[in-house]
Formats: sequence, structure tokens, C-alpha cells
Amino acid sequence: MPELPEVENVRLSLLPLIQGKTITAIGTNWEKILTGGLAHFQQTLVGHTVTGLDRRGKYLLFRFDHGVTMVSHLRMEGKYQVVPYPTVPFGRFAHVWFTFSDDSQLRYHDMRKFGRMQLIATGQEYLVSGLSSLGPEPTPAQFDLAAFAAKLKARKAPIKSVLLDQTVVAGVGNIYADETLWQARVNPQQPACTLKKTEIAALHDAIIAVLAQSIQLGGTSVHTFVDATGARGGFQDRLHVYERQGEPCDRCGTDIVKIKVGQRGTHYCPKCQPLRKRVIR
DNA sequence: CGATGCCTGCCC
DNA sequence: GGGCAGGCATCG
Repeated sequence: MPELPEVENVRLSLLPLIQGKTITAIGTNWEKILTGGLAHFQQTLVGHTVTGLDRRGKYLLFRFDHGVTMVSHLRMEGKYQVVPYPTVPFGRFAHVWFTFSDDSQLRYHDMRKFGRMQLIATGQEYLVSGLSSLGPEPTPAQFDLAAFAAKLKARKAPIKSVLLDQTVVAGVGNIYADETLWQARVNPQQPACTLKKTEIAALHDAIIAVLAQSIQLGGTSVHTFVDATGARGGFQDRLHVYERQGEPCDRCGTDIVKIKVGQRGTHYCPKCQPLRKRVIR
């Protein structure tokens, strides 16, 4: 499912539904999602109150009143929902549920069971694998152009693969990698270390702009994404290349093509985003 | 680094 | 039945 803009919209929609609520029970039918096991979650969280909900990259950070944070990653298909009563029928893919003292219930749905939750002391989030080495948030204040350029210079891999590396910049996934490369007119297979200074700057700016615009529009619902209220996003109507193979490029009319880069489906315009072959002699 | 596993559904 | 799907950890 979700890349940074989708996770941010989950955060925005979910926070008002759970803030100030106290957990009275926790259940699961797929314990593997709960790192450390169900009993650990019950012992740590029951009787405690949600004070906030933060996000870092694609990770959600549920804050509790006793200095505990629940780190939650939705991976491909994870979704949160809040129902008013525990008696509301469970969907087939509800795998974890948190009951609150007002009888409402937070439910985690995950068709593919890839998502994971784990508990950590607030302030020690850097110990969680994935969060420990996460790159900067893609915002003007956090995402430094010179540092980005230095990271690209050190990598021979295709730029598309490097954008998916969360240690380079946090929150870009398969949709936004393709979209930001189209915006910056960079070929996804171009070795990262061969990008020109102007291309790096264009890509840096595109990452900031595209993700911010998608957050504003509620994220991208091209497959199944919905926020905590069940609302779809709006950015799927602004996609230029993702899953548009065979359709004309919005800039030049050339057919968008789909290839594989690092085992991931990759969409681009062969005319606007030409691959610069290394000049041999 | 690239490849594989984790899961289930869907589309060909 | 095979291949693919908004991701990441964990191998070699």
C-alpha cells in the first residue's frame, strides 16, 4: 500500500479518532504482526492512553502516556480503522484489534500480513531496525541537496533503485520514484553516480514537490489505499507514468513504457527521460 | 550489492 | 498455473 503521502494521511485521519483513548484489551489472529508477541503488547499497553501519533518516513509512531511508543509499518496492504463498538462485524482481514475504554475499537487490517508493530521506549526509536538508518524527510528543511548529491555519487546502481533505498531519502516508494524521475526528466536506469548536478537538483526538488502535493490531495489510491476513515486519495488522477504504460506522455505524447528495474515494475517516457549511455572513447 | 521470503488476491 | 502487486528484512 502506502508510501509517505499515504502514511501521512493515515496519521492525519487516525489521530483524532484515538487521541486520549485508553486501551482495555488487545487481540490478534496473526501474532507474527506483533513483534515480541501478544502478551508483551497486552502487558505493556493495557491501561494506557494514546497521547499522540507521529510519522517518520513510512513508519507510524503511536505515543502512549507512560513513555512507550508503538512503531507500526503498514508495508504493502496495512490499514487502520476505528469502529464504535467491538460488536461491529470483523472483516476477513482484521488481524489486530485494540479495544478502548469508551467501547470503540482500533482495528488493523492487512490482506498480506506483511505489516509489523513493535514497542520501544519513546526516544529510543532509533533502535528500531529501519528507523535507525532512515534518511531525511523529503522537506526543504530536512532534505539537504549537497548530502543527497554525495549519496548519489557513491552509488553505481540505477537511480530508481537508489530512490527506493530508505537511507537515501525517507518515504519514496515505487509510485513516487517513477513520478519524481519523470518530473525531473531522469531515466530510471541511469546509474546514480552519473547524474549531472542539474539533474540531481531537479530530482531533489521533484521529490519535495510531488510528495507534498500528494499529501495535500490525500495520497494515491491506485490499488486499495484508504485512510483511517475509509476515504480514497486523489493523487491517482495526477500520475504521469505509474501504471500508464501504452498511454501518451503528458509532455511529449510518446507512449509510456514499462520495464523492470531491480525487480520492480518501472514506468517512464523514453523520449523525455532518455538513458545517457556512457560515451566509449 | 542483487536475490529471496513473507502473504493473499487478482488478472491474464 | 504463472506472474504481478504502494515494502522491507535477511540472507549470499
